[in-house]
Amino acid sequence: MPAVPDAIAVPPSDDPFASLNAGQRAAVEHDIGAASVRPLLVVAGAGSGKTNTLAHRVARLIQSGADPQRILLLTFSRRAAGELSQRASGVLQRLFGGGGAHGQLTLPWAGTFHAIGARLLREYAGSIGLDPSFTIHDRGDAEDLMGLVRHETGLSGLEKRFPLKGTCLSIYSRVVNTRDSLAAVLQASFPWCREWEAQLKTLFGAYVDAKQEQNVLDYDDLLLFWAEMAADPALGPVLGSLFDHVLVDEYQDTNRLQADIIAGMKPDGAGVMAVGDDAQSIYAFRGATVRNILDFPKRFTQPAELVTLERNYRSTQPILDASNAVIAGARERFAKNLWTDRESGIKPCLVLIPDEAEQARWVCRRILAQREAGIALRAQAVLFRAASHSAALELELMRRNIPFVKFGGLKFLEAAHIKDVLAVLRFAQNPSGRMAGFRAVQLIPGIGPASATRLLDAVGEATDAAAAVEAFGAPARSAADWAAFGALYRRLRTPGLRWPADIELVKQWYQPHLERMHDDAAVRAADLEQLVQLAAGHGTRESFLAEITLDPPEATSDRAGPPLLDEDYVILSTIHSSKGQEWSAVYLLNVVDGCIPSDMGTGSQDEIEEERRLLYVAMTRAKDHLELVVPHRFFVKQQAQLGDRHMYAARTRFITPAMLKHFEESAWLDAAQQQLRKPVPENVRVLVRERARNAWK
DNA sequence: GATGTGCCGCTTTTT
DNA sequence: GCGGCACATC
Repeated sequence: MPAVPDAIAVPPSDDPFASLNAGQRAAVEHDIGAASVRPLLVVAGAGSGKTNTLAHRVARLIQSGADPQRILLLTFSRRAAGELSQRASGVLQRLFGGGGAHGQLTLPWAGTFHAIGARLLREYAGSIGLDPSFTIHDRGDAEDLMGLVRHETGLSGLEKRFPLKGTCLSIYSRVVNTRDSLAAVLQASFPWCREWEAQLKTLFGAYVDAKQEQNVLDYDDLLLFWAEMAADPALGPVLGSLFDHVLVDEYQDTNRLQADIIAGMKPDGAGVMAVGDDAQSIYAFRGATVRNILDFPKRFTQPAELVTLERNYRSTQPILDASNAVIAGARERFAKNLWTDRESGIKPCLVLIPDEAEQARWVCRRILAQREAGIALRAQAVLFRAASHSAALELELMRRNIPFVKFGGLKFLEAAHIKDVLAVLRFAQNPSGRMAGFRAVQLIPGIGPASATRLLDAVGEATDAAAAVEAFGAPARSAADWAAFGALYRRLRTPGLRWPADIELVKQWYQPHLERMHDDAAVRAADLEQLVQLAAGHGTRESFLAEITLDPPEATSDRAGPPLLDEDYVILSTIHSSKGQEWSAVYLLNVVDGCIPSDMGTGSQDEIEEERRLLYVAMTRAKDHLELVVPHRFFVKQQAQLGDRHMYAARTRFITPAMLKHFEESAWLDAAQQQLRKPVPENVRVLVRERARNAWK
């Protein structure tokens, strides 16, 4: 490990690096002061201070003279990028004192692969024949366009059913992200679509043409075009020379395309640092591959250094023991065993519960009890495999007035009214974007698919889109509404209008349509108000539209909006969205076969392995208290006595009988429920029903 | 050509 | 149990 150069020595008491352990220090000091920085892989176990290490690394680089503008920091989410910048900033402030030039660090190139890709593509659009005013399709838009092309190619009306648009897009996306051949992807992941290989090829060709004509990019294009630029003999070195350091967080969840981007920009790996944990790879469904992190050491023209962080600062030893046991069953991985000095007598709990309703009550009770014991609601989280698994719990929390915020599975952008307003804005931003235009103009009564198509053709021919809209011969009964839309569109297309005034105009225009189309207009109008709030945070319409699709708002509190901010609330989250986070108390719902592993994900050994890692990720979020709830989903009240054996069978396969020693087992039935469950004579029930019915006669 | 009604299929995780 | 799609009607 290289020593710290004397020239930059700091008083030991203020040394922010003093608190690092040996492994962290090795990562932070790696090749500091060397002429060339060799590639570095940091395998950072759960809770091993990964974010902290990365933040210190950034600070150390800057301290030793690196230019923040030339540091590329790729993270998994926008939130992670923000947190890292902030923490690095804190370290720098301790080094140099507040108020100095380092007062607030800004890393202009910190963000997700997709967001950075979008930025680079806009800047280098000219070099690759791309119009820089491109708009970005979210998953929904992309599916709709795929559906349209699928229809136009004549694949929708076949005698034998062709894969649905969503499936087509998934296949396409997978081909792009894994860089495998269509045949290989079909074979491995969509075997039931193999017979359509030729037609799919045609379809995808037409889909790519359509995107090009309309000047739109989908998520995959942001990476694909970037990778193509990076691989270009002329352009690749240009991109690479923009950055002295390339730091990639959550490397285990990158896909082949992303790895190629890095290797394309930095073929020798100089200045490249990847951080991740193969045991926490949970995004294979999106094309991510554990191979990236496993193969990183030999990916570049020079070998990479390897640092492993095994000391866990988060969880108590019993929680780690149980988690280690779960992950020990995994096949290929970097050997590591997490340890901590956080002793505790409390083992994780395995709670056997009759059914999901009881599960909700139990979790509520435990949350309240822990709060009584001094653990704030915000320090407690409930995790689950699929967003829908929390439905019963959400009802119970609402019933008891326990505030909560839910992460993952968000449908804010999927709500019709949000899509409508965004479509109008996108159509103004990019008149060639047919999906947006198609949706926007059909909001006007009397305008259907045929008129919309006619208009879009006219706009496509015209040089002045607004003029084409104004001059369009709309059906007579739509004339008045069309004129209003034309005026709006003209204003939106007029350069110089200040953002976010645009969105306010659209909202006002949309209001009467909203009331006409929806009974619950008031609730939806509140959502739009939230959208306006979000818009205010962006400098331009272009950046707003790009970022709302790349970084959609990630939490919902049942339409309640941001006012809850300084209140205390419980976190509800999918396991996927819980990545990188930690809480004092964690409750994991539905720890049963069929949920973990999801019965959708038991097709292949690889899929099952990913589900195992998912359970591992969930368990390692807990600092002090961990409770796995095992509802007996097939509970039949007459057979309560047989319950135990059934519960045993329903528990997730990842916790084998041999592992039970790591858990405290308990079965629970609410006393009040026990009362209710006592058999009630049939005649009483009939009587009650009769009375209820008679009340309305 | 636009709009309303009924049926069928599906149903994880996310940039 | 929900939404998307196709068909039939106005």
